Amino acid sequence: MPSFSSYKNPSLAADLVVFGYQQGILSILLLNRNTEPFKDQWVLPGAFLLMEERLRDTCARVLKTKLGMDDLYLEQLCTYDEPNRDPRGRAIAVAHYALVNPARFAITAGTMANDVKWFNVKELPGLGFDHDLIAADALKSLQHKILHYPVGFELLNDLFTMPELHALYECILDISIDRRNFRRKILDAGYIISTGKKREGLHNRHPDLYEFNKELKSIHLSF
Amino acid sequence: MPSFSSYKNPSLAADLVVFGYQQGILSILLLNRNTEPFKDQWVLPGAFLLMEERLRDTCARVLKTKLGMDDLYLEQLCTYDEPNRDPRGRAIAVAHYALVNPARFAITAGTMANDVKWFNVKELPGLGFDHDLIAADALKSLQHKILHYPVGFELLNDLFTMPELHALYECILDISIDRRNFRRKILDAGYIISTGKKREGLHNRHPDLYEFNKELKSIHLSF
DNA sequence: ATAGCTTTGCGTCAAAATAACACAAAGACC
DNA sequence: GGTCTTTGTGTTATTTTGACGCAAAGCTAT
Repeated sequence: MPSFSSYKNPSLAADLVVFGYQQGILSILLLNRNTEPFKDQWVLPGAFLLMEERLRDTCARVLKTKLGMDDLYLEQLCTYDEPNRDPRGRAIAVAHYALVNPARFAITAGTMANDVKWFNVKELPGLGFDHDLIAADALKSLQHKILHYPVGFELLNDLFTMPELHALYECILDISIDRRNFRRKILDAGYIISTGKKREGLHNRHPDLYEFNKELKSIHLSF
Repeated sequence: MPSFSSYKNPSLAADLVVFGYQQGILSILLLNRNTEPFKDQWVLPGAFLLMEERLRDTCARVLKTKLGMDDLYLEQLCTYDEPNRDPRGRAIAVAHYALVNPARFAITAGTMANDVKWFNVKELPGLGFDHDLIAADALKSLQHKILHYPVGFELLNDLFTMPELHALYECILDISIDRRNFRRKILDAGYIISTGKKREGLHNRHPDLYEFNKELKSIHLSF
């Protein structure tokens, strides 16, 4: 069998929208570029695909080496192929998003220097390349995903309360949901399982602690 | 600004799942390969991206030159990057699907030779490369799409009847839907507009002719 | 301890959406 | 005209949804 003589091929990159949720805010992780182009502007983390890698390997490499994170939920999004999206030459990016509970990876001076920062998705700065577009598309994708697949637990602790899950959904979907109807739909869907425990040390009534139903493959929620 | 010295890059291809609907059957268009690898096996049409092209241009080129079709609805799907998916070397494919009303492009001996053929999606032969997987994913994507965006009209004539639309949905979703409830949901959604005309020359009662509401950007149907 | 406040869990009810089905009108065929 | 099939319209019971009432749990101040 002949091995095809490669055409001239564009560079292929994996770009990452890393979502984190803490203190009731949905954020994404951005890098400040220290080289041209877009020097001193914030961009999404990313890297070029190496010949022996799969795209998810490239993502894992970026997460590990640039951000000190591993073992994250990863989802592939669409491919950005506008010819002038990178002024250095033809580069095509396959976007991905990752979901991370920031509590798992403390921001240290070492790994998380001045050039790495969480930004509230509602207050993003103008990003370099076409990363504004990629970030906006990723958020839409996450909003859709969370209604049909049980991914919220990737952003929360293993044990969480109903009000915490409620706030997460309101935050990601950017809508307000009646807390009693939310409870009913989530429980009816079998989305989560009560552990019988309660969160201690809070003000007022102590909420029940739940864990996700890991047997669930897909759900259907509408708010 | 420095132009980046390209890494060694994998080949990048656009692979196409061309959906057509006729005689109540949803089909996809396959090519019979006349060279190794997978010689004499059926595969999806596709081509490598040229440096000056966008992916949709590559798709249009394949549709025009290999299949004699143009001006089709085109949607990008996900990217297939398994390292051994092409035995000739590292090749990454961005899958797309196209929707076509086969009535617009008659199958002629010239353009649609023995090596191009429509296959019922429910009776696909084993495909070369990882195209079984791509075709299956594309169908899932179409099933989802048709519930949320008005794309059915891409597969039908400009004027169509309620029973025709009903059969299309049953066929694509592979479920049976009560015809009276279907009518109510479609009309309530403002999905289609009655033209006042009727389809003539058929058996029994002549059904009303409708056209799609082109102002509609998205819909929400559940069956 | 008790009153007052906030948060959480549970329940109610009317409105809307859905599924299942009855029936009549239109048109073809005998 | 009678019969059959297909299409258009309507009805009803059930389920789902949205809006909200209320009491229990737990903290704080007196």
